[in-house]
Amino acid sequence: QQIVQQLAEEVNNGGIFVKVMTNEQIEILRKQIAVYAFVCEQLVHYHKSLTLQHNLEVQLQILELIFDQGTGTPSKQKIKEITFELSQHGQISETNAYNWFQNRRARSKRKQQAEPPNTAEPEVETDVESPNENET
Amino acid sequence: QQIVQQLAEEVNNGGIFVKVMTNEQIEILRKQIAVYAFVCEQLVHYHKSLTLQHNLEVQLQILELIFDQGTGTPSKQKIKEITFELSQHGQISETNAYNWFQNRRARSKRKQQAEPPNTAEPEVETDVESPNENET
DNA sequence: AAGCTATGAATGAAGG
DNA sequence: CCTTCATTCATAGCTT
Repeated sequence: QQIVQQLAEEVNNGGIFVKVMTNEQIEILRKQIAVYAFVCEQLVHYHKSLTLQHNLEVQLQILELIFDQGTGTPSKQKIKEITFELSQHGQISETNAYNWFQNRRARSKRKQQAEPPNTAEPEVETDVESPNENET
Repeated sequence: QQIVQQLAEEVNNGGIFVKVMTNEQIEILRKQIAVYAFVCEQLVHYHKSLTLQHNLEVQLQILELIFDQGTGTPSKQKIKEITFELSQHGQISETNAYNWFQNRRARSKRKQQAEPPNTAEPEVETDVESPNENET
C-alpha cells in the first residue's frame, strides 16, 4: 500500500510520469490490494498450521519407533542424536525429547500395572472356567 | 426369534406336534415378541441409568468429602483405599480417582485465582518471555 | 440446532 | 525415575 501511495505522490509531484489514475481510482486499487494481502495472510497461516501438524505427526512416529525398539533410557548421547533427527522435521529441544521418553516410559509402565487387575489376588471365582486355548 | 423359527420348522417337518398355527400367525407372534423384547431392553436401560446416576452421586459425595478434609495430594496408597471405597458403589478405577483429584485441585486453584483479581498488585504490565532452552 | 459449560482424560514440563 | 502441576483436548449435558 505504501508503495502505491508513494507512486501516486510521485506522479502528483510532477515526476516524469503522467497521471493515469484519479485519486479515487487509486484508493479503490489500494483497498483491493489490502483484501488480497489479507487473503494471502490467511493462506499462509493455514499452510503453516497444516505443516506444523504434519511435522508433529512425523516426529511422534520417530519417537514411537525408537521407543518400541526397547532401547530403554536413551543416554545423553542418544538424546542428542534423536533430537537432531527430530529437528529435521521441526523445532524441538533435547529437553523436549528427554521429557518425552521419561513420560512415555512412566506412563506405559503405569498402564501395564493398571490393565491386568485379575492376576493379583484370587478373588471369589465362581465363574466359568477359563478356556485355555493358548498352546504354543 | 430363532427359537420360534426352529419350533415352527420342527412342526412343519412332521414332528409329534400338530400344526396349530399358520405361518402367518407365527410371524405375527414373532413380531409381537420382538416388540416385548425391545420394551424390556428399554426398561433395563432406564433402570441402569437410574442406578448409575445414584451411584455416581454417592461416589461424588465421598470424593468431595475427602477433598474437603484438606488432606491434599492423596498418595498412591490413599488412592488405592479411596478407590476401594468408591468401588463399593460402582465400577471405578484408581486412574479415575487419581484424575479426579488432579482435576479437582487444579480447577479449584484456578477458580481462586480468577475470583479475587483485586488483592495482589494494582497494575502489572510486565510480560516476560524467555523461550531459551539450552543443553549442557 | 448451535453454543456454552463442566468434567474426565492425555500430555509436556518441573522438582525432588 | 517418580510425583505433581498446568495446560489442553474431547465430549456429555444444559441453555438459549
